[in-house]
Amino acid sequence: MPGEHRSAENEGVEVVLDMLRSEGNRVTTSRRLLIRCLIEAKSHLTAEEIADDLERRAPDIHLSTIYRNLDELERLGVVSHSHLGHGPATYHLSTKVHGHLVCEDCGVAIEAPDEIFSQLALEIMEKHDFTIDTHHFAVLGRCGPCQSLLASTDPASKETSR
Amino acid sequence: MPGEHRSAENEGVEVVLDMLRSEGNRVTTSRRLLIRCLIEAKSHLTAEEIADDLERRAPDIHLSTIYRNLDELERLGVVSHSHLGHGPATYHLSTKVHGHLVCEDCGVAIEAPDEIFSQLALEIMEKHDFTIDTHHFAVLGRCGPCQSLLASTDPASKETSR
DNA sequence: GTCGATGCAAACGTTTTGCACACTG
DNA sequence: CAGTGTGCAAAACGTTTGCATCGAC
Repeated sequence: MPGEHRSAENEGVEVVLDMLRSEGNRVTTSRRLLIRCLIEAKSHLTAEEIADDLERRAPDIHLSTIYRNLDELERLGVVSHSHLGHGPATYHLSTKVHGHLVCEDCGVAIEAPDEIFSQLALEIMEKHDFTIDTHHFAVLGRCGPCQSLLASTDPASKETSR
Repeated sequence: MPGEHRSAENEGVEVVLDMLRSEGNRVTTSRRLLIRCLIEAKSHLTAEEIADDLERRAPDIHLSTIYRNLDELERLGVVSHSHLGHGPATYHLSTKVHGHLVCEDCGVAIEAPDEIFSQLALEIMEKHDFTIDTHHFAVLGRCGPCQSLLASTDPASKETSR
């Protein structure tokens, strides 16, 4: 059961709220709940999922408010969003940033430590003068189970990804 | 000036049309023009851009037809689409498949040879049992010019990516 | 003549925006 | 009480779909 007062979550919420205050932004119920939701979230959440979550505590928080607040928090650097496939974007705290490996078949999202990309980053920097950002878009592909399923079902794989 | 008859383009068009025929699909003007457009394209095209291009030769080809034909050609493995950022998807011949490095600031798309990803692919396969597909989504980041611009404009960079 | 492909319009899912009102500071 | 944040409705955007008609085979 999520904590009540003075929990680590509440502390984190306050830190972010202070950032908002110091930029002249106002602290509102929806913002408080949104930040708390993101801190407590174990996984990446779409705006819709956040809305569903917040609705349980405050029924009238509108999706557009969530989008606006997410944008605001993203401007502050507190929140990041990623595109894990064709559907909606997902949002999470920047402190939880990492790369993603997303299966094109089953949709599972594997979190990949940043180190795994460092060699690639270096090489791309040298050869293409380009600084990669491995967080914003997922690296798509196929997870082990789906890969073997594919191999057994359709040996002369015709490539149907979408 | 693009070639006329018996050009390499036309030959390629016919090859694809044969694939369509052999699957029981029909050969139509829009398909012929679409394939030709993709073969002649130097860069990745969005559905809209393709529509604009085809419109010059046949004014009545509807966007939905283009989407349907692109889907069809994708099923056949002739066409692939990629997501190069937040906007619409881009389409291109599968024979022209390669990775993309897309600048989040200026939007420039650098084409990256597949080899550059092979080390990463191997590592991810070993550590995460995951087969990456470096084509479908772009690798986002910042190109050299935008990176230095960023560094000079905003030394204590606050991270504003979208 | 059959059936697949098309044009059109309308729906879709996600995100953004314009406005009047509500609330924070 | 000033002005930011909000709910709501509607638009925007890229894409998909239903349907009657058209055209390839």
